[in-house]
Amino acid sequence: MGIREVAKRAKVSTATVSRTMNSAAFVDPETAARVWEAIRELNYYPDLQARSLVSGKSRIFGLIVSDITNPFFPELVKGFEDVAVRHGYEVMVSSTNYDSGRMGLAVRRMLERKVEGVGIMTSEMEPALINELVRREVPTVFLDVGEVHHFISNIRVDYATGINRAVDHLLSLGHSRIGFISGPLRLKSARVRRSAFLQYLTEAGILEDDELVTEGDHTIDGGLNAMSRLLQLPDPPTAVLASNDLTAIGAMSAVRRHGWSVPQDVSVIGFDDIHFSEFIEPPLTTVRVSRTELAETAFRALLNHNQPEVEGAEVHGVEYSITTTFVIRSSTAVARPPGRLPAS
Amino acid sequence: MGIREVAKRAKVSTATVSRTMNSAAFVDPETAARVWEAIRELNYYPDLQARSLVSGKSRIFGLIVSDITNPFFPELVKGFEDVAVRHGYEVMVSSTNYDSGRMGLAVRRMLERKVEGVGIMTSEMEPALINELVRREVPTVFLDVGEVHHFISNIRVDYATGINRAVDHLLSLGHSRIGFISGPLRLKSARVRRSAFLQYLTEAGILEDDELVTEGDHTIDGGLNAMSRLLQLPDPPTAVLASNDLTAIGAMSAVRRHGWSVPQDVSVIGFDDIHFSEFIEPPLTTVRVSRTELAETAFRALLNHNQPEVEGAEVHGVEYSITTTFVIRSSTAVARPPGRLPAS
DNA sequence: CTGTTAGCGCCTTCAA
DNA sequence: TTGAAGGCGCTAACAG
Repeated sequence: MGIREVAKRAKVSTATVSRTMNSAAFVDPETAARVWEAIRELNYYPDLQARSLVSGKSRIFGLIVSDITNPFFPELVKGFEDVAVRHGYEVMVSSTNYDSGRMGLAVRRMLERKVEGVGIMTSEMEPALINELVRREVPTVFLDVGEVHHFISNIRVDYATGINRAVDHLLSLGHSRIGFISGPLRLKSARVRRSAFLQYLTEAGILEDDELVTEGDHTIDGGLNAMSRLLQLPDPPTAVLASNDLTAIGAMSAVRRHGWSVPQDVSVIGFDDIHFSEFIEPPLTTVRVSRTELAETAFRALLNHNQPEVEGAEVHGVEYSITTTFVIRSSTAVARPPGRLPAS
Repeated sequence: MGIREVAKRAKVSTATVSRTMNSAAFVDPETAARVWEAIRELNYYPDLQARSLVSGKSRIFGLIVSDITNPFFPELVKGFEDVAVRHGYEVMVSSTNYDSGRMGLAVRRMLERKVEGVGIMTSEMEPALINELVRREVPTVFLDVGEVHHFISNIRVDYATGINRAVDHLLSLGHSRIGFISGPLRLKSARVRRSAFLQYLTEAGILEDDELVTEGDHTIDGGLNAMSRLLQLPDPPTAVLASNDLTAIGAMSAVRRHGWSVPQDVSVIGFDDIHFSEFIEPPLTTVRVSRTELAETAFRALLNHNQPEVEGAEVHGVEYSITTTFVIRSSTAVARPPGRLPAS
C-alpha cells in the first residue's frame, strides 16, 4: 500500500500522485480526481517517515516538561498538542522528573527523531545540552531561562504582578508573618518566583525572616514536608505562599495534620491555578498562569523559527511574555490574632 | 553529520559503521574502536527516520487516552513511557477528549507514523476504526473492550472485587441507600463498572432504586452536577460510589455546596486512587487501579505481538487481567440515622 | 572481517 | 501537464 499502488491504480506515475497530494498545482483536474479516488479506494496513507527523510522536515515538535504528574503540565501539553495538530505537527512529549540525566536522554531522543523544534518547560538544563541544541540549530523555546540567542526564544512569566497582588491581599487581611515555600532551588523558574516574593515583601516593609522561607520540590509531599517544618517554628507564619498549587495542597494537608485549619489558623495561597484548585476544600486562593496562553505562545515561537515571516527572524529568538492573574477563593482569611497559638 | 562523515573519518565504509552500531558482531575490535571514536568526535546521532524506513520498524508505540487532564492518565502515560523508553521505544500520546472524531484522527496520525502498536485506554471506538487497525495488522491493546482477536489483546480490569469490597464496607457502616454516579454510558468501561455495582447490590439484597443511579462524565464538573441531582431527591442516598475519583471529588464538592458534609451526612467512595485522593479533604476512600501495572501490562501486550516468543502468539491476542484494591480513608463513615435529613 | 550494491517510500529536478 | 531518474540516511544481502 505504497504510493506505487496508488499510481498504478490511477494509471499515472508516482510523481503525479505525489504532486496531487502536495502541490495540487500543475496537475490536470481530471487526473487529480482519478488519483484521489485511487487514494480513497486503497485507503492510502502516505508514510510520514519516508516523507521526512526526503524533505528533511519531520513535522514533529518536542515538548519537555518536568513532571507530567503535576496537573499543570497535562493541561499545558494538551493545549500545545491542540495547536500543533491543527497545524499539521506531531508532538513528542517527555517528562524529566526533575532529573537532568533524563533531560539529556529526552533531548537526544528528540534529536534522533529530527524534531523541528523543542519546547523546554522546565529549567534543569545543562549548558552542554543547550549548546548542542544551538549547534544543531534546533529552534528552542524556554520557560523563564531568560537568555535569548540564535534559535533560542524565551517565555517570561510575569510573576511579579501576581505575587504582589497576592501579598497585598494578605497584607490587607492583617498578615505580617508570611511564609514562602519555594520550588526546588536548582530550577531557575523556582528561584525567580522566590526572588519576586522576597523582593516585594521587602518593598512592602515586611521584614523578611529567613526561617519563613523554605524549600519544597513542587510536589504535594514536598509541600507537606515544608509546611510541617514551618509549623515547628516557635512562631509559625499566619499565611503561606506556595510556589505552585501542588505545594499549596500539600501545605494545607500539613496544616490539618497538625490539628489546625485553613484558613482560620493559616492562610494558604498557591500558584498556577490548576483545574483542581477550585474544587478542593477549601477552594484555593491562587495565582493563575494560563496554560493555553503558555502553550500557544510556545508553539508560535517554534513555528516562527521554522517559517520566519521576516528576513532573519528565524535566527534571532524573541522574548515573549505571559501575564498572571490573582484569583481569590477560600483558603485565605483574616490573620489569627498575633501571639495566639492555636492548640496543636 | 550523516553516517558517511563517520565512515570517512574512521576510514571505513558506511556499512561497517552501521554494523558496529548495531550488530557489533563481525567487526574487528580495532576498527570498531575507530568507528566509535569518530562517532563520539562528530557527536553523531543516527537518523531514526531513515533507520525506520529501511527496517520497516518505527519503534514507536501509540497510546490513546480519553482525557489527559484526568490525573489517572498522566500517571498511566508516565508508566508506559518509562517501560517503553527502557526498551528503546518512543511513545506517541494522544488525548481524545471523549470525542470519537478525534479518536479517528489520532489513529490516522499513528498509522501515518507507522507505529508498531497502539494502546487504546478509552472505549469510544468505532468499529470501522478497529477494523482498519486489524486490516493493517497493527497490534492493539484495549482496556475493557473484551474482544480478543488477531492482533488485538485486551486488559480486563477486575472491577467486581473492588466494587464488592466497597459496597461491603458501606453495608457494614449501616448504609442502605447507596447511590452510584457512573461514567459516560457510551463508554464500555463505564457500563462495565456500572453493571458490577448494580449486580453486587442486588446480590447483597439491597433493592436497587433507579433514581439512585445517575450518569456523570468522569470529570469533576460532571460529578458535581450528578451529585447535585441526587441531593434533590426527597430521600437522598447516605452514601455514593463514583465511577472515578474525579467524579467523587466533584460529588464531595456538591455535598459541601449543599451545606452538608462528607462523611457525616454522605459517604463518598471513588475509583482509581489518583495520587491526589490521599491529600484532599477529607482523604478519599477509593478503589485503586494500579497505573503502573496497567501501563506495564499494556506495554507487554504490545511487545509480545511484535516479538512473539512462541510460534503464532503474535496473531492471537491475549486477555490480561488487572486487579483492584480497596483503600479506606476518611470520606466514608457510619450512615446518618435513617429519615434524618440534615438541614440544607 | 569489510566494501559494494541495492533498495526502503517518497519527493523533486529535468526532460519530454 | 506528466514521466523517468536520482537521492534523502540507513541497513542488508552478497561478494571479496
